Amino acid sequence: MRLSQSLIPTLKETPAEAQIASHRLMLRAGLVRQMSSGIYAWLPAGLRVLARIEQIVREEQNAAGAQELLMPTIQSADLWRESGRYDAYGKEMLRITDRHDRELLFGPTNEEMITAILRDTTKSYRDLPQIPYHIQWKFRDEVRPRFGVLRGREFLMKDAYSFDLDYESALLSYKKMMLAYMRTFQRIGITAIPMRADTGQIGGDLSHEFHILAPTGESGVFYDADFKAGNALSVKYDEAALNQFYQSVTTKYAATDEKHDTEIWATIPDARKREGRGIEVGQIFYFGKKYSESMNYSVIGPDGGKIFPEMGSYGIGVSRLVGAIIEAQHDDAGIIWPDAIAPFRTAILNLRQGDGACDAICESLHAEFGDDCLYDNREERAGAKFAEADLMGHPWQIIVGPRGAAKGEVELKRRASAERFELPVAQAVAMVRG
RNA sequence: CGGGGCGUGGCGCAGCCUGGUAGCGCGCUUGUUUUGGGUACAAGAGGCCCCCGGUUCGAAUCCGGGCGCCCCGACCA
Repeated sequence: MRLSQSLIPTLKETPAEAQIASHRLMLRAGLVRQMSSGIYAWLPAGLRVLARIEQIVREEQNAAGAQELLMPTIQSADLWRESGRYDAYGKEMLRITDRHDRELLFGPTNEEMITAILRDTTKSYRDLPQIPYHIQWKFRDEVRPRFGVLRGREFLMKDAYSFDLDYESALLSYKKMMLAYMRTFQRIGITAIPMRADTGQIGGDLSHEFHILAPTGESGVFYDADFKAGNALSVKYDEAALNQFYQSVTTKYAATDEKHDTEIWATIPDARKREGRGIEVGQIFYFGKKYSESMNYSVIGPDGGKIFPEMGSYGIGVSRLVGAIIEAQHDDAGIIWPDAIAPFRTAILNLRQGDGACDAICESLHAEFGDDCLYDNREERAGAKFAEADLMGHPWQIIVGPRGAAKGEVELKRRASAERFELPVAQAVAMVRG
């Protein structure tokens, strides 16, 4: 992509409404534009990031045995009356009336709908377990949207739902999602710590929230420095490995301030105590038969009796992740994208547009990397190009200036470490390809 | 939902108190200049001053109502 022809409206100055770094940088780097309070348009560069995160999430859900489908954004009020949540949900639910005065709503979540679908389509114990999921826009009419996409009203979420015949099996589904989430965050290139979201009854409801550490996070978090995410990508989806992995990521103390237990906290050596702020980017939840029973969803068991499935739900805030990652990974100059989700892996900076050697090298690099690079071919000063590349946060910058171009060399800059290498073109290409 | 603030070219703001028909910086267009960290000069384009109503000879400015947006708090993927 040539920057001169792109729709990436970067800003030199910060819009007044943006208070925190990620919001400021998302606007300045031309990723999003606000269309209404808590509602954003995703511009080309922002959409690319969103799509990359979405794809990693999708691949890891599939790897865990979950199956993708797509449910609508608009739902019927009647469906929600079955579970009793239509009245219980309150003003956060955006209620809509159609031309026939039918009551509809813009879905804030999909437990009712997925339960209705499974109720219609699975009749026998042989049809379970199932973990359907979708990646779809949700709407929650937040009282006070803020922090850009971190607390929007409209947001993109991956939500999965597990249906199992018994508790043991449901717990296994829960552990599969735990692994899928840790693999997902690892591939994205961030550290997210699973934190107990329920202090409660042993054997009862079970839930973990996944937090990215960032000073501007909305939740206070407490955790044991001994927590190790480990290499989730090497863990297999068999029962023994899942149990071991689950054990390894959930035994060390980690809790948000809401669930903080000062008694347990006191037993941890001071040197290992860590307090900070976190941004919640995911949550997994086991809730048993709450919906299968209230919505009368059962399958026939081997003995001919009814089995009400044990359920769980599993969310990842895909659009929120974009903001959360920036919040965790930026500096004064701009965004520092992890390689896996950067809108463009490489930027080509032509410092002397119109110079024969510079133009030729840039054109060949552009052809080499194709869609995965952004070629700054504008008639701008070097300084402007450096500043914009740093702002946009491309993992690699290939700087092509007349000094090196004459020798067939370019300068390669790594955004994260600010390391610079002066290399022949072919070596620079090899290094970027890694 | 309580408390506070703001709405003036694309962005950041001044002007409002003390009414006289809009200004600055950045950005944009054209030309010259500069050429490794947001260059300098010149000439331009671009504004229903959030909306509606009122006061007045005259309203961005004063008054009333509405809408929108932001911040702090309580609530949430």
